[in-house]
Amino acid sequence: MTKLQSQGREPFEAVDRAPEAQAEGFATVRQAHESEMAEDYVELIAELIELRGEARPVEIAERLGVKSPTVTKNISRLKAAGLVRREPYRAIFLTDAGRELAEACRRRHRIVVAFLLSLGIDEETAERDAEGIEHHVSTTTLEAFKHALQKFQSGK
Amino acid sequence: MTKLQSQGREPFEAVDRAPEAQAEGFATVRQAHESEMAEDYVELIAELIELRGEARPVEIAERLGVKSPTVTKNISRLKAAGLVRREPYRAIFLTDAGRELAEACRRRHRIVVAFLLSLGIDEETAERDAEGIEHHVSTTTLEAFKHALQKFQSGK
DNA sequence: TAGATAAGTTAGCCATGGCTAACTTTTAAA
DNA sequence: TTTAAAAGTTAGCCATGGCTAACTTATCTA
Repeated sequence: MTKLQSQGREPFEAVDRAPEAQAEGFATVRQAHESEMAEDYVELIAELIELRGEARPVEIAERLGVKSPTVTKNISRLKAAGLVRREPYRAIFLTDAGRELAEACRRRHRIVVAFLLSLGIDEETAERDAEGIEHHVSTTTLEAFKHALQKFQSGK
Repeated sequence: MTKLQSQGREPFEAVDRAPEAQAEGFATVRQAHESEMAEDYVELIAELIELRGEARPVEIAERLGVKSPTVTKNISRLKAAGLVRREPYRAIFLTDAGRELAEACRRRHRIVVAFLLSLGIDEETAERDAEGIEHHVSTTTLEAFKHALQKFQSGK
């Protein structure tokens, strides 16, 4: 039986993976959740700095769909993590580390979105799903997305 | 400029999506996070019931990579949510609703894994990434995965 | 330039989902 | 059948990331 046929299993046949491997997978997901906040913020801050020259908490709150105290709290966490530079009541800027992270996230985001679009998914859905998916895409999988995308683009 | 070329943007060019659409996307991700626990548990419980005839907290804890009090707490939440049936110190079983959710999750899981494998990703990575990705795949995207998979399987 | 409005912060609340320590119940073995 | 080990629960802790209410600071405008 080849790998690919795994999708053809009967609905009730259990897949018995090694417990430790499974546990490691779940641990990876939990770790990804811990970096999601930081990634979402720096990515958005980078976008806003490009568009406006600075990132303001109001706009961050609006675009993330959260209230401003939440932004204040999370920005102070990012500052503690050395990703962000800022003085109270002033706009927010990225440190070198923050800029680096933001760029990596944005590259990844674009690849995921472009990949989903190449499957024929509409733009709204691609953007929305990418927002959740991107945090769980390993470098291996990202490379595979890139590769498939290139193949699609040349073959079309 | 076509959709697909979006990946070819310069690293510093901002993509200005509508703020409300962006906010909605993040809200969707936050909602997905809220159902993740339930989905992971019922999926695993269904697997264990198949393999062993019942699901025991020890094994759930082992496979999720968490400690047993965490399992106890979460199982009681699932019970309150009507997904699980169980008496203290006894094995755990699924209600009809739980079984239904579990099957949907497992179907989705298998499609995501098979799809990643079809891109040439190794099995360990596919399983690990799928664990995180699956919770953020809309029905639209899942259909696109299925479609791409069929195309791949027939064309190979 | 004074005062109103908008923006940002602080304090304190809540649920989630981890954890350890200590206890109870069940199971298995001597 | 008694007792030791394994399994499960309870209580209470922690960090995360939401929220509202109340306050402070900055900005804009009359």
